[in-house]
Amino acid sequence: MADDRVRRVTSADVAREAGVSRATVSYVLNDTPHQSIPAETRRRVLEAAARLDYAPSAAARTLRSGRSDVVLCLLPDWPVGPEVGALLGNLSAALARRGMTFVAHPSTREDRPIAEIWKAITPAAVLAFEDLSAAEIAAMRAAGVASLVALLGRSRRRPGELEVPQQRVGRLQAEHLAALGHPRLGYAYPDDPRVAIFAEPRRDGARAACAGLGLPAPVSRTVPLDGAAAAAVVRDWRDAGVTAVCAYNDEVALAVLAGLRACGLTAPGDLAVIGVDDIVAARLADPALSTVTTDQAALAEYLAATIVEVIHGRPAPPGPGEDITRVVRRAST
Amino acid sequence: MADDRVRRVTSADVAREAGVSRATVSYVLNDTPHQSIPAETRRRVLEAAARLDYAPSAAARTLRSGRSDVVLCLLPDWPVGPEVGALLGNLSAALARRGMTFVAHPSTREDRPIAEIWKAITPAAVLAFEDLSAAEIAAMRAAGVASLVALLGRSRRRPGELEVPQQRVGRLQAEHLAALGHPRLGYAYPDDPRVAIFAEPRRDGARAACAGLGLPAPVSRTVPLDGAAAAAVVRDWRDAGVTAVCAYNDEVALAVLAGLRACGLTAPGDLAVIGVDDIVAARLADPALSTVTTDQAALAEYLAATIVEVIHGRPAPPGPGEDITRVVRRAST
DNA sequence: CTGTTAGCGCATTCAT
DNA sequence: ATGAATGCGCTAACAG
Repeated sequence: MADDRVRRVTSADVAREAGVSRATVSYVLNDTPHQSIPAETRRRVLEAAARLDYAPSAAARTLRSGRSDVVLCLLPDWPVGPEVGALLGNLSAALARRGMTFVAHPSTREDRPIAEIWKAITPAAVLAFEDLSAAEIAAMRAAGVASLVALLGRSRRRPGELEVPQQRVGRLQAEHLAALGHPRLGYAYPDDPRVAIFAEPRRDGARAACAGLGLPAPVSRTVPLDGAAAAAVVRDWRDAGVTAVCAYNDEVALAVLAGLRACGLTAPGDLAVIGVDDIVAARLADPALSTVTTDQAALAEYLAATIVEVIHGRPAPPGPGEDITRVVRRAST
Repeated sequence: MADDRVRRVTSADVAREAGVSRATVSYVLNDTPHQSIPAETRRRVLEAAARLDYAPSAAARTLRSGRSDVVLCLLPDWPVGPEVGALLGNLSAALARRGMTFVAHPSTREDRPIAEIWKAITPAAVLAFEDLSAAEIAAMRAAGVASLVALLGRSRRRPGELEVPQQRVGRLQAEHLAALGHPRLGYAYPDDPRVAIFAEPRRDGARAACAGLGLPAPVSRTVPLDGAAAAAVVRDWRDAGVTAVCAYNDEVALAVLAGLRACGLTAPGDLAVIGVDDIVAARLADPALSTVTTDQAALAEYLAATIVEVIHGRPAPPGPGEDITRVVRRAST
């Protein structure tokens, strides 16, 4: 096996090149306090490092410190849309500002145990979008890896679990429709069982809002991402006296719009529809889709701050303000 | 700073628990060939490891072997849609099958040098979706990190660059429309400058197809993701005698459909439209959008195979078959 | 004040 | 089946 790889440049190489010891190299490169290095030596070391393209081995550094500056995010099995994409980007930026490196691992269908993944990375913390078993959490703790679960929005939040307002999304939808005078709402539940972890709190939020306003609970129906199938659900809702529906997300909402078209009906006159996420297609739909959007940058900032606290064994900061989520009204309601 | 973290379980702990040496532990746990360990000892070691929840330190292992089994993907700045999401998921699975761990880093707007990122991970290989500078490639080589660039689909592919058929996408669109008898095509170019790296080869492909069929070059126009703005472009195309357009992707195609609606026109009668990606909203659009789709699983398999070869310093395998990309015809053409 | 020596952290592997 | 060396960087203790 031809291994033509160049031998790594190590701190010893830099030391030799600069004519100093490895310790000195380390002190200079890390700006170690309480170690006064003359400017001249300093310069020689820095130049040597630059000349040799020196890159400290993260492995050695991690081994020594027992701690890497990497945050690993375990992505769920379900398809990540642009909203999650945006959240990840913002999270990456927010953590970079705090000196950490963010990476995400798309979960594999043929599920290897998540342990294999974090063991390969040795992150300072693991951020999951789905539940972690107690055994998994214990194993990570034992390895010095902090773990936290985000975006669940359970009512009863467990320790080390982040508060992210999923219920609020559903509540805003229902309140918006109720304020427009709709007395009886429907809920368009997603067909994909993998997203139940998001869908349930959202639907619960809509239900709670109705209860709070003295309206009957929303008529929940599963809506496939298919015009013909959605049409049947639309007829069902209309038979039940539903005049407006909250959809799990914009895609499901678009399916409802397609169903309406297939019935020869239109929104909002025959049935008002509101989605979640504000994807590009929502704006371009006919009619343009009302939706609920979340400020991903603010959410990312909160998650990043929490991660840093948890890594240091400190309590999580208070959740983000409720105002990061709001309704965007368009033609469909 | 309260550091209540539990000390890591190391191979020394397992050795003590099993009453053997660390070397023996290593041999047993790695199934090292040419080292006959009695079944009894073997069992003791495995049991001790299980009892203690032993997790070998990836950092130490990487340090020792000089090779990690992590592949780092540098995501581009532009928004990743569900197609890229699917690709990443498949890639993760394909690499897992080959014993590697895949992670992705969403690039931050406030770009820190990419060196900081791979240095923090020490991957075996870096997969980028955008160009890497010669200096960056050199630095990675020096650190023993293989690098490769994917999805560019430049005509002239540089060494270590993957072949992924972007031009083919544009070619299929144009050929589809030409086969339907459209003599003069338009090209709907995206508004977002960040996606130019994809958009250019696609448009080039459409242009090449037209040239090959003896048609005039497509009339290329930038189409904002906005109905009103798109309407102006639609009028422009019709004035130019264009009867069908290839769109950069489904979102741009949806914008064209919205533009048509705003003009009181419809597809395909007044203007045929075909997108790329087959997003959910394409199927649900009015009219349902024709599009070009790529078999992400096959593409991921090819990328994974290539990555493994490059890591071992071997030449890249031949590109994936052309048939991984195909037209899905719906009502818009 | 400047810079060095020595040993640690952990798993792997050669030679005994 | 084991002791000892190895890979690399960090840092306490120490010498010039």
